[in-house]
Amino acid sequence: MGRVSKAQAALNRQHIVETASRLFRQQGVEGVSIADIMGAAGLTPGGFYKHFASKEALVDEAFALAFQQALGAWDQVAQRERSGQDRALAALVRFYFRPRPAEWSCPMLAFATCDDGQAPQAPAMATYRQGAQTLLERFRTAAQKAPASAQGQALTNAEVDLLFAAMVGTGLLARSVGDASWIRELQAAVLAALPPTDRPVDPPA
Amino acid sequence: MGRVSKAQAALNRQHIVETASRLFRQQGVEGVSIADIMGAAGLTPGGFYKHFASKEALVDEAFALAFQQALGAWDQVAQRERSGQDRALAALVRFYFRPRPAEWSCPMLAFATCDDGQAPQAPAMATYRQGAQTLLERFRTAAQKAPASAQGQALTNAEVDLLFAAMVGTGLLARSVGDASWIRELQAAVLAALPPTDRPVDPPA
DNA sequence: TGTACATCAGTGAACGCGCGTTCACTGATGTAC
DNA sequence: TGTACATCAGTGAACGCGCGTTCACTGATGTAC
Repeated sequence: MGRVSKAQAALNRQHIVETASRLFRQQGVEGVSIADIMGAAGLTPGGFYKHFASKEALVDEAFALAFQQALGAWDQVAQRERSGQDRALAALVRFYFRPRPAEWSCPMLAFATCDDGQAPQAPAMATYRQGAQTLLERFRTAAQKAPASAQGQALTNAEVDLLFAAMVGTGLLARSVGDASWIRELQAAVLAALPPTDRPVDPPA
Repeated sequence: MGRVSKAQAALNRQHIVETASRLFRQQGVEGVSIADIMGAAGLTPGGFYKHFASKEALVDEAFALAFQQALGAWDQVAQRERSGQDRALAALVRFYFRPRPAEWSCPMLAFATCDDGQAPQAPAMATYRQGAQTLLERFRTAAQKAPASAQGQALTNAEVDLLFAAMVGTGLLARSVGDASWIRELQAAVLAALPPTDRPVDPPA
């Protein structure tokens, strides 16, 4: 209690954004109260407005962090595959399909139109647009890193975009439906659309 | 006021479900109150529980109706294209991408994981799973109606599934982002993946 | 370095407000005779 | 077919409740001297 050092306050603020980013992805923006967030961050609700002007402002920062984290994860996955192997795209798609707790689900899926009716021009929606576009651009970049490999022909721009859209669509349905057999069929169909060299070595488990 | 005929009561009930189905797609389940729905249906909030046990029960019926309407629209679009023309799939995709008010957006997109955190085993989620699976099956059926046409080779099952996933993914991003240039690029990429005979005659406007 | 004081991150109770739901009531509908 | 009465769809106010937000207060931090 009482005042806290500026360094500690900055850490607390960061912790609030990180906690909110996870809880929003897990339960939706409307499903999480400020008291929930502050409690999960080890604080009391009253202090919230020392850091943020409103819940909406936190939502925007939480969205931005989630997209930033997703982008970082994509880069890490794409670069873990050595450039000589031309498998960046396959690694990305397999990473995207790997089951994970809801709090780490893709922000393109978790934050899609949650605020649709209430605030079409909200800053959080602009953050979503920007974040989604950046993820698409990163996906395209990963595809260009594997241009014309040994036996596989390169993907056209349209084929890369098709792959991206199918990955997102499959992810959306998987998140809502869980693992049904037809979900696994969709995932297999996306993996099968990768160029031969880019396809995973082990069959999709 | 006062009692109303059984026929009128049944009409009112149906009207409540239809209204809720549209409002839920437009503003989300949490964004619409029972008073909103009853008011939009020309009734007062108190009468709601003469028809439904809870809001959750209405959500389930509204989801089911939305999926049923979507299925009906798909069938109508697919059959409007004469079977000899082998264009059912292209008509479906173009119909899916056609801009429409949020209240008529695809239930797979509008109802995805809205109830994620709060009720994973809710009946509405089972309705979602069932509805989405049925739409996929209908999409596959439309694809098989155009087997091996004049100059176009037939799509494999995996290619049909890829197309479905990409259509849904593009629809999701379009719904959240609006019409940005990269959204139109995704749409064009999906249309370009249709077999040549199935591709639209006029360039996608 | 010490002392005195202003600052402000964090506390916890309180505020309106809108939500889902309940309830006593109304009066036309449906039914029994 | 008429009459008397029970039924129940619809009304509108009220109920707890949890939400986002506010506020007086606390006390360690940061600063001025």
